[in-house]
Amino acid sequence: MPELPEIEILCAGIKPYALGNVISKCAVYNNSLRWPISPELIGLLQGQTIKTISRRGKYLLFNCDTGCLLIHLGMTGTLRVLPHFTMPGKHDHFDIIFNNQITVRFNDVRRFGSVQWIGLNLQKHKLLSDLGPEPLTNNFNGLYFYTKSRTRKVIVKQFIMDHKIVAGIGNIYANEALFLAGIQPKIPVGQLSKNRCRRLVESIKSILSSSIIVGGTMLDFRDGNERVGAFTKHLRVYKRNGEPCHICGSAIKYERIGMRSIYYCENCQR
DNA sequence: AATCGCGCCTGACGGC
DNA sequence: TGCCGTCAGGCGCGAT
Repeated sequence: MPELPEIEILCAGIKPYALGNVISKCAVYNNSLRWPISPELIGLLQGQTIKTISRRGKYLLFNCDTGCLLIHLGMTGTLRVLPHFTMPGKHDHFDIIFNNQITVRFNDVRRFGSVQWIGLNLQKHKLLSDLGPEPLTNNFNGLYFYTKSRTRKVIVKQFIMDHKIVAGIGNIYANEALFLAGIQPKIPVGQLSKNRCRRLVESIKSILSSSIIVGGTMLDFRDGNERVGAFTKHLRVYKRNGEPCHICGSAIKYERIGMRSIYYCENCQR
């Protein structure tokens, strides 16, 4: 599933193809997503110039003069750059076609993704206003984490996946960051010491930035052919249940907690 | 305010 | 071979 590093890579990768380009038209092939694609979207986008492209959490933002196209890839969404128009296939939902023929195509098998037009006042938008700090900025730091977590009883794994606390941490990187920090995922977050909070924040930053550097876990869309990203071979616990821990050799544990899978080493994470 | 768990959705996979 | 149940999970939302 696309997580923050994947969106960051997508954001950077799509810029050369979209930035400054004028949208000549849009096409909706299947409007059924998390929220139906608004019929007004086509008219709103036509003639717009992509001024900037940015990321907030796992959201991708195409910023134009009169508003912003907000895209979320959900579980299975992809955005592909096509050098020119081709016939849409299964699960293709939406195209942005630029005046130089470049087409950006949104495909989503499970339809948890979303595509919507939001106004200029981005901070006021419901989906963005409650998001916590970006994990790779200084606003997300040990003291912030410590302060926010004091009164909370949720387990640390759920806490770091709460987008109101910090934006864009999904299941893969939550598991990996906790392993790197040596913290047992089921500890109530309010019980973590200041030092452990600091360590976890640093682990989150480290995991995310190294994944961005090697190209993400899941996708490399840049040539239009999806590949397994290089970060997959860096995974220490995720989907490694039963396999030996890279540090101590004991079997990686798997549990389902709160409708989520957790992977951890009982010996290295306490 | 915080927490819990549902529902959305398709495809892969395993058992019979 | 085919059918059916289970799992995968982001995240908004309603219930408690």
